[in-house]
Amino acid sequence: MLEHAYIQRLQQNSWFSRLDKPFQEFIIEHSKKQSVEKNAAVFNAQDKFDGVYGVLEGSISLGYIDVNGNEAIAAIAEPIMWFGEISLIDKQPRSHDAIALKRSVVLQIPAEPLKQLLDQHPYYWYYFALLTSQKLRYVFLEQIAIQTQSITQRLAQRLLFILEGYGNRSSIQDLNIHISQDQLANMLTVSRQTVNQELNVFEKQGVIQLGFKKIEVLNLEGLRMLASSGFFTE
Amino acid sequence: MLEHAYIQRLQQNSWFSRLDKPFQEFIIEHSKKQSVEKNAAVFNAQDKFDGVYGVLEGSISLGYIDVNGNEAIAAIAEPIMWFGEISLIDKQPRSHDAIALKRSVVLQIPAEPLKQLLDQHPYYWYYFALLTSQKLRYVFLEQIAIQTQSITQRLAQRLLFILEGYGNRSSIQDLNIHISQDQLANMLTVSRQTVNQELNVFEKQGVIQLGFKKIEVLNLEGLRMLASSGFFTE
DNA sequence: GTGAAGTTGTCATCTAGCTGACAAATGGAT
DNA sequence: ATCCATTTGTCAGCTAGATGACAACTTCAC
Repeated sequence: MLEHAYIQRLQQNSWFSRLDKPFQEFIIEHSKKQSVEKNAAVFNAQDKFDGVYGVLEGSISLGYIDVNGNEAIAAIAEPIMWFGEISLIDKQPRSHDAIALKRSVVLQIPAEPLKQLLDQHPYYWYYFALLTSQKLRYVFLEQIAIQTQSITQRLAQRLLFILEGYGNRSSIQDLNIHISQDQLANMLTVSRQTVNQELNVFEKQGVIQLGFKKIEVLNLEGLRMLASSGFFTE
Repeated sequence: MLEHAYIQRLQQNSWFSRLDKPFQEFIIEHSKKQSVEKNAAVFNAQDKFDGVYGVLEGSISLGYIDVNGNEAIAAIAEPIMWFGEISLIDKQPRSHDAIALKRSVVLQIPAEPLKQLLDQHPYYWYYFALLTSQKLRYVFLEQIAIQTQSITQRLAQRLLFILEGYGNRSSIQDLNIHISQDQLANMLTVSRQTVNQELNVFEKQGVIQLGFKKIEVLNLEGLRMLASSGFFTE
């Protein structure tokens, strides 16, 4: 059973809050809180389905490390985002690794009770369709951005996405982003140096304030301008 | 009501064939065949949901043309692939344009009867979850490929994906790909010239045979080798 | 058959962004 | 308080791939 504080944060998650009461209660009752050490895996590619996960604390990289050690990050899940539902739906093994970038806490909705629930209430499949369609929308946006936007725009847009929790948070509460420039570079598929350069331009423009593994957004409107046009003017 | 030939081709589609009989019959009965001229839109970004579509003939680009005329193609749908289900699920307007790259025929499952059916049989939401999760899997693969593979590998892999209908066809029947190098370049986010160069290397290696808006795969195993390692050896 | 529009092959040129390298700053562990 | 891991800032040099340009070819409409 989950602490009250976490339950409250779940209520603010746009997916969770749309679930009907019984399903919400089911999750609160059956799910297990798990601590994950830095660099430990929640699951690995090819694992069989063991549940759907939500991030309560920390950040989980969804990606893949190939045989040559090349690391690819498809997304970074932060509170409160859900992942691991694809294998529930198509019954195939995990398509990627889920690895904690720092000490994290995840919520596991275990496979067996969830499957039983879905058997009893097939309507609940709708919610999983909703979850995947939300992700697909972001992916489409991202694909289009890669083809048409400058790095400046994509970086600004990505910072906004992170602030908004990729559509998972109803509003922006915290203007601090805790992430290394290296991770940011990975997400945008550009080099760390390039990200560093761009971030320093943003800082000179007074839009952000750089810290150690931290970016504080000072001027949200300015960031939105950079995202949409690639330029910043007072 | 649909011609027998089309019904037969639908049966070979991996998504359609997994539907239960009543749902299959519903689609055959209620869906409308539409011809789409080259460069005409099946729908545009921001349109409201009017149905889920399947491609029967031709090819439909799923992408976006921004204000500056920059064209971004997120995917190209060919027979038999389904698209437009995101707006059904999340009830939001279309996230992208769907534009015919050539004269095409699409099957529209109209919004109203479909919504009614889903109200009566909420279990059918499962099938839409399945559709979106299948797409998400491909997108993940693609994102990871962009970050870790060479252009050679990505091009070879893309040709394979097209042959396999992105997981929509049970088997590869036709080794001819009807697509311009320009479209291929768009999908891979590289320039037309670069694709042309790579394709000519493939041709010299005897893996493919180039034609006008056509690529014939001569050596499927060779293509698989190129996709996985980036090299080809007899 | 002719013309126009679109596609392919192939240059030569340019440049955004990558690589590698290293010093300085930071924070956590002991 | 010190040490070590990581992260950040900033070079200089390189190169993969973009761009632009154009001739040759294919297709299709008239």
